[in-house]
Amino acid sequence: MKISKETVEQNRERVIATAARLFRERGIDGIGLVDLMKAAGLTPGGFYRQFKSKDDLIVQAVKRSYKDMSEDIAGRIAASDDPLETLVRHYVSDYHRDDPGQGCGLAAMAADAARHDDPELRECFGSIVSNYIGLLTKLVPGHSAKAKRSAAIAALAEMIGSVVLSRVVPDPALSGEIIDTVSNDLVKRHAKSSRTA
Amino acid sequence: MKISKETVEQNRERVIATAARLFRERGIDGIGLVDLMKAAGLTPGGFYRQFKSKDDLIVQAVKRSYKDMSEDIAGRIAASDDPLETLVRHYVSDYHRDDPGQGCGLAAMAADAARHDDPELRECFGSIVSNYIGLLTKLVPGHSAKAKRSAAIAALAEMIGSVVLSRVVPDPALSGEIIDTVSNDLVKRHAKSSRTA
DNA sequence: ATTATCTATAGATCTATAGATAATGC
DNA sequence: ATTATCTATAGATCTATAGATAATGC
Repeated sequence: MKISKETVEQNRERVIATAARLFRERGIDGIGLVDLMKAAGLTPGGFYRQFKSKDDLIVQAVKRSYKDMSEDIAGRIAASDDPLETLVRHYVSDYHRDDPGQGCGLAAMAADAARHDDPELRECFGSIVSNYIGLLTKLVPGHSAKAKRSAAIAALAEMIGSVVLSRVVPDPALSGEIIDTVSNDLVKRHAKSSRTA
Repeated sequence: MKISKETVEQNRERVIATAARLFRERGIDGIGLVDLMKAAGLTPGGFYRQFKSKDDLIVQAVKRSYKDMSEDIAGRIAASDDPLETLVRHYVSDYHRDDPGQGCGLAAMAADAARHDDPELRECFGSIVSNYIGLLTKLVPGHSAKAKRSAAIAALAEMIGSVVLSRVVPDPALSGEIIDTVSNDLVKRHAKSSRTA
């Protein structure tokens, strides 16, 4: 049953990609290793040759979630003449709400992760939050570096909160209202100075 | 082993109160019925005479969490001459961040609940979100009912997002910065008209 | 020969239930 | 007699591991 080194690496990548999707969809404790390996087309026994523990895989999957998300965002921003509006409309959207498996790991897993003691996982989330704040700080308008950073933190909280709320509310009208209201609020609040002038 | 009707009701109340705390602290799937009943001073076997299922208890516990939280908030608001600032400073605080077991059920359990299919639980969260929006709509300033409701939704998202983020970030400096920045931002943004005038 | 994945399983959970026990309340 | 809680356990999970298998790569 031995396979080529190339396939080994592909298998590992597939397990991480599958975990990144399933942890976001079902929660970190919502998918077991048996079902996860099955979803990746493997049997559970091979898991501990690929990863030290489930906690190890969680960290890999969280990093992968962030990598995929931030690369997607970077591409959209680069192609936009209003990066902040592009980011907000992409993040605070029906599509993002309805597809957590490909969405932001903070909105999908932060509440779970906050209850996990693994220091490596927590550090990982700390870095992700820092990076999002750094990205937003570059995009929001403001008179000083301090003001921009504050606006970035407020915007990040509002974005994540809106997605979390919109996902738990079962009434499509209210859920959609939250998405529309917050995306419009953020765009309006941080409108390009050219538009406010 | 039969006990008085009064004690039966006290036991049921204690199980709900214990669940309301432990579900918020450990997540809805983070505490089992055996440990939960033990924490309430009972044995697991009695559970299914008290509740139809774990899902049934979850709904009771979420309602209890909201009831306790909203009564606490109502008291603080009634005693304040700046209800919105009082609410924001109470909600977006180190104390709330560090004590999820007594805090807001949305910040603690919304991400979990969004993954549960139980319609009764989802409706319950829908009502809670509606109620929070209603409360904030009364407190925020605004020129129209529509503007106030939009401001309320934005504020709720920002409040919940800030608590979720502050809980997952391990660095106390960054976590504290999120709390301070968002509470100041919300207070400043929705300052009483007497203060902005 | 090495080793990645396989089958199979250990031991510890989980939700839920069955039947025994013993105090309440008619 | 009724019934709330008890002990005990069923059956299905979970994470993790042991040993077998078979294809790669020296």
